[in-house]
Amino acid sequence: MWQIGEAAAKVGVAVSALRYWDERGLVAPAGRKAGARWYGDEEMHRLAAVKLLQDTGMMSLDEIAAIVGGRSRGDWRAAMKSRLAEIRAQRERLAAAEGFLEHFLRCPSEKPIVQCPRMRDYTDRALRDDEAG
Amino acid sequence: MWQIGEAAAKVGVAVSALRYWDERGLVAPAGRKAGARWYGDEEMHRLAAVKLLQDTGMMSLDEIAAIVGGRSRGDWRAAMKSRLAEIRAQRERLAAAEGFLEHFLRCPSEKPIVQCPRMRDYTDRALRDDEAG
DNA sequence: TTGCGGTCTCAAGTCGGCTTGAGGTCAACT
DNA sequence: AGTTGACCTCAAGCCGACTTGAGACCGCAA
Repeated sequence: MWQIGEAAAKVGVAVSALRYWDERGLVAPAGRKAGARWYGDEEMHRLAAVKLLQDTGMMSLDEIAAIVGGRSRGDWRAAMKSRLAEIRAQRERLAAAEGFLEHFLRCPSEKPIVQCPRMRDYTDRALRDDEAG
Repeated sequence: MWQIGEAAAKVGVAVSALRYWDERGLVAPAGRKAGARWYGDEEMHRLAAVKLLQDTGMMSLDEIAAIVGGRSRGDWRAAMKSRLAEIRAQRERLAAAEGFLEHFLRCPSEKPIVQCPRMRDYTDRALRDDEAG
């Protein structure tokens, strides 16, 4: 059993965040002793799951609560599938940004973004995509 | 030459965002006619570059301005390299979340996160990692 | 000449996810 | 007995990146 400070350190977040997650219904402590929260093994794993999903930067606490809390009301499965698709899309965006920055760092051109044809490839594509969508 | 509305549509953001980017020094219009902003070819590419980087969700407008605006004061190169490393790390985080959610959707267990060993792999790793760091 | 769509500025509001501060309890040391 | 240190609650504050609302201007068409 872990008290809030140790639990927060293990999960890699602030103590105040754990209290907030409790309040918002994501992960409640296994119990309390003299008012203080105590987290068990099961709770630690649920906390880690929250962190894993939250670190994507793409899910609200409510959505995460639906997964981690086990409350399956409504069309959470559909919502989750669309999140999965968005995560894949985001990976592609990150890959693009990575390529862009990598080339930017190496490009000898003085105004790379507007001059270098390699870099304009990225922005051309973005402008064409948005024209379509 | 494009007026703000068309430019915003092409780039895929709101008109108010383009005005905000102008105000914050990211991309200014090529010129004005009767007060209205007009964007040229070069500006469109710079706007697209802003969107590309901003969509990572990992860079502030100030950092993006340093890249897109061409003002290279200070150690922006070092900052950019660390951003690049963070983007790569984020891609791994997304891959983990993807695997987690994929299995969660298919797992027949009633409380997958705490019961399924395949899912506990993810959270175990997270708890161990944070112990180290 | 009246109306319409698109533009403008400026100040204030919004959102999620915490963080911070004030004021207090509790158990363990010295 | 007093002093840490870790915990508690509750309300308010913070942050970035916009968004919204009010009030006004511009050019063109019916």
